[in-house]
Amino acid sequence: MPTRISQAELDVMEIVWARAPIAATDVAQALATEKDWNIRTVKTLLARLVEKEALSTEKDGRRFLYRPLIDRKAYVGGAATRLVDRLFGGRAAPLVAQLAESKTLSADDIAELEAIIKALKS
Amino acid sequence: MPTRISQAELDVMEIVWARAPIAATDVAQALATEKDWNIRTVKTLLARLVEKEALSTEKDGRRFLYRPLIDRKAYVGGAATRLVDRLFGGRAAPLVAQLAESKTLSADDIAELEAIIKALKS
DNA sequence: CCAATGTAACTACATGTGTAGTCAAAAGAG
DNA sequence: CTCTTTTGACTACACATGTAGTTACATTGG
Repeated sequence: MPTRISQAELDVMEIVWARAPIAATDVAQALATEKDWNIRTVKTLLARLVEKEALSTEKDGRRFLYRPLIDRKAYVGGAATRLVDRLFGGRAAPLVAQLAESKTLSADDIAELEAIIKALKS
Repeated sequence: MPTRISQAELDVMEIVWARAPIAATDVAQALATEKDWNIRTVKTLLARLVEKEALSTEKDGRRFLYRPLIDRKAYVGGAATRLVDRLFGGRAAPLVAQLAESKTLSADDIAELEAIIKALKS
């Protein structure tokens, strides 16, 4: 079971990845600028993530601190792989071609990509 | 409203994209090799896609033929863009770097990517 | 002509997801 | 010590999604 994480849950994960260990209140605070979520909503999402074993908790006095149990890099890599497999027949090139078309890559982006390719060829 | 299409619905869309105009039965047949879905399940998915205006129908005697209303390329491009925005800060390079790490790109893939980059630089 | 079958329309139901509300215990304000 | 506030635990509820069942025709093989 590749621990399914929903959109809203992912927003919470991003905060935890960035600032773990962190308490529920602080997660809510950190999200406040972006999302207009009630603290209870954030807590529900945290609880669901704990249930899904995406986060662990540890008591800190009367409250809990949350910590990621899954690695961001691994999650993101999995998501990217799934997308490529589902929509691009598992090939990276068409994805890049598509992004090139729809996103207007900057010169920097292109240079970066070039560097990556160069490294891959060695 | 970026017409949300679910996983199962996307499987149906792929068939319709590939063979439109097509009847419900034939969609089910085409999916039979991959998915073990009841014809009713396929019909429900088709109905939901019509409701979401992702498919159009046209009567063909006693049955319906389905046809995509949204373009595969546009959909796929949107999905790729959303992924990049959500997980890679909107930058293509980290995505490619990630894929390079987790998917082991073939020599062909790399050559293709190189060609794409070259084209982008012009 | 009549029963079996194909097809669409409608209905069902568990689980996931977004978005909270209520309750109760604990801790700090006076 | 009592009242308010904070925090976790449990509950709620609508809509989405996966996965079908039931009904009512319409067609077609005999």
